[in-house]
Amino acid sequence: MGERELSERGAETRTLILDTALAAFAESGFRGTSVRDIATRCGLTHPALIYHFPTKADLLMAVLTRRDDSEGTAAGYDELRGRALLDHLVETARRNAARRGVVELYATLSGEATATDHPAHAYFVRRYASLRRDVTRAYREAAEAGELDPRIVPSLAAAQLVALMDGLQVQWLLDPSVDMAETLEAHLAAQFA
Amino acid sequence: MGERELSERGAETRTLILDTALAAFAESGFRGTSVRDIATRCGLTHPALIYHFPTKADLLMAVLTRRDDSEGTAAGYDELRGRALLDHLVETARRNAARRGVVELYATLSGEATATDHPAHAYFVRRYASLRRDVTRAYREAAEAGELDPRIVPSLAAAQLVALMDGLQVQWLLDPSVDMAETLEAHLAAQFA
DNA sequence: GTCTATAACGTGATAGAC
DNA sequence: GTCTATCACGTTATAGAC
Repeated sequence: MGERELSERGAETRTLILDTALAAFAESGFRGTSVRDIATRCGLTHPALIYHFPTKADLLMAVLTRRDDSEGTAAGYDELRGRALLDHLVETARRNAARRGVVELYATLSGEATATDHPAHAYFVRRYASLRRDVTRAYREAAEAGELDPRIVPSLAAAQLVALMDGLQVQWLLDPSVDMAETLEAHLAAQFA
Repeated sequence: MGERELSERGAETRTLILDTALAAFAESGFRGTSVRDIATRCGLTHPALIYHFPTKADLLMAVLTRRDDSEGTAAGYDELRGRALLDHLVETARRNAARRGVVELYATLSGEATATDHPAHAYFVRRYASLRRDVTRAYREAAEAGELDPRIVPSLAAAQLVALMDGLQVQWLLDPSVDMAETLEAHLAAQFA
């Protein structure tokens, strides 16, 4: 016992905090959430939480980077090429309809982080740039494979697909009868006709 | 003098407050903005502002409904049919690239208002429902006129176009090299091929 | 119609005990 | 690793003078 168990308990607490923070930021955004509220939901006091994450901004960034890691390692996203990657995004949308918290997190924060002084501003600038880069490449690969309508411009199509995913998330959150995956699929189907 | 001038001055103050509040809510969202800050920017104390708009939520709703009124009456939006309405939306996107404040306002608030307890939640639910209704009708009219690719489903295309506009606004705010109007136009061009 | 003063509370963060 | 106690400040809103 001793060190081993202690650090394991610390890791468990960290995980609990990150899960709880994700839900809170998702519901009320970064600015609308208080450290105290997250701590209470964890059964902690707020200085106890601050011990693990020195500032509220640190906590937010930890939530975001942890999600990126789990998303990246999970599905072998990096190995997908061409239309397979685009289909994977539709599949992600379908899966997300059962994970409201994650959708709320990005929908709420991406709007908030539009402000240049927001702690996650740089993160979202990078995120969209790399998303558009990956999707542009996928469209280009599909075009080279002769699968794509030749009038489609890959870089524009990438910005469109990313925008579509984001916009549909907001509409779905406000009205669950909006079907994100179906609507995305119809968009892709038209481009690959 | 007297009543006439008094009420005119009151109306001027109200207008100044609404303009300033729009800019503030756009920059920092509803939750990130304080009534004090808006009042100071107007050269007022915060109780003076509260005299005109009893609560912060009232002020937000006044900002939103005023924008709806001026948008609605301005361009004769209601009289547009079919593709003309869709083109008008592209034109609005083009105009909005010169009005960052308005774009920020809706991009920030639509994410925030995803939370059911947000003061503008009901407003955005209504807004998207009526937007989709109008755009669905425009697609249907274009289809009846034989202008539209027959594989396009009006209701899905409407959700797509609205989502596209929203998502592109976020991307543009984070990276001004994203061209909202051009990207929207490419989307429409493909549907009307 | 607008002000000063203040109430009542919530905020992120720190110091130091245990 | 977590606590209590506290700081310094910001929040919306109200009371009452002018």
